[in-house]
Amino acid sequence: MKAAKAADIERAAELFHALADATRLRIVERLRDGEQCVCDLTGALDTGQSRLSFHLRTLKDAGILRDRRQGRWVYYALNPDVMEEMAEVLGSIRGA
Amino acid sequence: MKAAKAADIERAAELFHALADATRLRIVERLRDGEQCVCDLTGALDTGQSRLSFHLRTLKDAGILRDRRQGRWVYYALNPDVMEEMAEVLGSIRGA
DNA sequence: ACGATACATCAACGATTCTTGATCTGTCAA
DNA sequence: TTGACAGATCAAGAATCGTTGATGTATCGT
Repeated sequence: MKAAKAADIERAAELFHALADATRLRIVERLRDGEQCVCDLTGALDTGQSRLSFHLRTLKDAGILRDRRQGRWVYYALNPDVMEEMAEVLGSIRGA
Repeated sequence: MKAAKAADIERAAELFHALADATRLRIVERLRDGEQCVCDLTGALDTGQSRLSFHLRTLKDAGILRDRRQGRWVYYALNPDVMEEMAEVLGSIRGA
């Protein structure tokens, strides 16, 4: 188990911060089953459009989500790469 | 993979929040190798006493650390239970 | 008892984050 | 074109968080 570099720590903090909010966790939970457009999420999460957009951006900026425009709709999905990254981060936090 | 209950989500957000800070992650990293007293951490992390105490409390309040007073010193260590909890949380976030 | 040491807590302030409502952009249908 | 819809972005205020320095509390050595 190697020591974490400063950049790793900053990155881990960024990831954790993005997940440190109940609304964002609900978004992630909903996306486990696959891509959804913002309109679906708005209905499912019962939240204002602006608020939802803010949290989606927070997750996207952290690399947790990716988005894809299709016609009038934008679809969000979990980024598989970051899931692996999370697992690594968790491993490095876990005690020996 | 069952759906997360509201309480689970709040708890996960609490855990992630506690880890969403570089100073706190450095503390956790140092404690991977076992218990340390605050004085050791102060030296190792090169941070003010008050600041360190604040972050230790944040981690402890989230259940990530436990503390133990011994004479003049207070020792902090990772809470093994919460490590398992983190792994579960991660599993529930991870896509199918 | 007294001073020193280890740490917690408090109060005040700045910084960051979140929410809300308004406005802007892009896409489609008529 | 025009209007409607999906969504992003912006601006302002509220709330939360982190930092700093000062003070409080417990324990120890003398």
